Amino acid sequence: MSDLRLYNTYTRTVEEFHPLHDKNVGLYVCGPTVYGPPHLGHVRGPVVFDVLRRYMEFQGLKVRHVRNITDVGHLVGDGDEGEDKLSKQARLEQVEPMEIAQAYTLAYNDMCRMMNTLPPSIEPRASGHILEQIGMIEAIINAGLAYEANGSVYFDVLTYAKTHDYGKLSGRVLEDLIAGAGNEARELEGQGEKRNPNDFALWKKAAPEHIMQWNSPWGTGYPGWHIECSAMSRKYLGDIFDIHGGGMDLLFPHHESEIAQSTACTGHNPARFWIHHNMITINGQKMAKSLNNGIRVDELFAGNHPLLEQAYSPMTLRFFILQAHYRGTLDFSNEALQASDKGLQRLLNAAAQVKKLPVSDIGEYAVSDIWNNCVQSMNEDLNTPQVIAQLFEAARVCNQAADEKLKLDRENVELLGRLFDTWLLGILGIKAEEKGHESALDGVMQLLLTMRAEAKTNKNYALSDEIRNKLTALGFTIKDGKDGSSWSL
RNA sequence: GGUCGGAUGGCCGAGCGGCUAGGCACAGGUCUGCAAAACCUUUUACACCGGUUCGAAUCCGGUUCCGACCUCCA
Repeated sequence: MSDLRLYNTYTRTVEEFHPLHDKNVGLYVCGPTVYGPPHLGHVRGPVVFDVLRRYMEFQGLKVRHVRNITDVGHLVGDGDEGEDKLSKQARLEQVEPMEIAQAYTLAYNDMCRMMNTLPPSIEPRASGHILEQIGMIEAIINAGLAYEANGSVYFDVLTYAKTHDYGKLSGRVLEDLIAGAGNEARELEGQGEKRNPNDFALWKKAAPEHIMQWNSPWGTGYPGWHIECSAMSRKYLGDIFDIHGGGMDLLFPHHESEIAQSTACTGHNPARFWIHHNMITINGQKMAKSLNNGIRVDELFAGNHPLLEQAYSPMTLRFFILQAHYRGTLDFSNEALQASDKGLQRLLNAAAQVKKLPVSDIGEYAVSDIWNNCVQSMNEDLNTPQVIAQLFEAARVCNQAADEKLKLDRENVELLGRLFDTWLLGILGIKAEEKGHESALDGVMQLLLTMRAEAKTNKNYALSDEIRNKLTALGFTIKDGKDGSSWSL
């Protein structure tokens, strides 16, 4: 099996991936800040990194997958000093901050389960790792790269930049940041305690009325946003681990700061590979509160949003996401979703049919070619769209064989079956949608189909058509074959 | 304003120097009492202007649009 190559944002090149420790892979992915219900934009990351993980496991690697829950420290950036997102939401909903965190953590995990992503090996939360964060902040202070000011602690970016390349990951030049537009305005907002506007908070002093606060060597307060990931990834994956992932929006300042923090503390960039997925747009526009085009996942699954013409299933969404390469933006529209829905159905039908294929003595097609192409495509920076194209080729082969227009020998029929199991279900993580009360429903349907068959035998086509049309109107698909009729939803 | 990344046929989306993915939609055909499904066939491309090259959607330059990020802000 050839080697996996991945695009590394840090070096801006595609590099061969080899685990640091034998067959064990450490994968850290930035999880959500749990202050609101999951929306469409939250889905892509879990799906993309789930496929990466599944593929690595398919190749015999063992993956320790860590995904954090940010339940403290992420501030709302609107003027003043900024307020913690969870605290703000708690105030709005008049509940404890941890109730907010709990409710939306559950909602996020529900979403992940519906999307059929494998649960992370470890799911640490920021509020449960205050000690580790304080420890790391102390180490950074001892290294001379952070300073205390009025009960808060800030990372000293300018000093750090004298010996390190601050900005390499996000492609930013410090001088530009200093001279960047908007700094004048921001400086007016009372950032006096920072030595430099580019310094970022490691620890924030909490006002007495602040509802989330912990004791620290610098008084009561709460950790900054970036330090949690540095502390938790280090605790569970070590000073250096294989892959750190997240959305492209986290490139700066979040991941840039993580690198600075870890380097200040351990002397190393914590991750060998930095992998970032792109964003989802809607009808060509980005999702934004101001555009009022944000769609929550529950709205998508229920179909009750003004922009939605119908409900879409979690697997349709998963398939839709994987039909695009993870580093490109993905445009969401009803037309595109409907296309994915039908395409996926086609693959699933073929996959279900493969077990009933006639076996011939002659093999007119080598399924192994398809398999090898799948491997090649995945190895080239997870090119799932190409894998899917290969699966459609497999579906065509399958359908042709079913129609006896193409002969497959036993070996190839079996390989075709394994192809769908391994690639569609295993690596792409598509599961056939479960339908409730399947057997009872099937009984009713068989009854109706028998009645319709009788009507047809009696040449009562008016009745047989009526049965079919009304079933069609209810969403059923009736297929008339040589050996009788079958149905699907 | 700064820094990156994009512009591919009706829609979504691969490809990144010659062999022009794939899905959906459309059209024709096979099958069928009629449909559906399936299969076969087929039409629409590479934002614009220059250049490099025997040859460019793919490389270079310019133009126009679009997006992300630019500090405590998914």
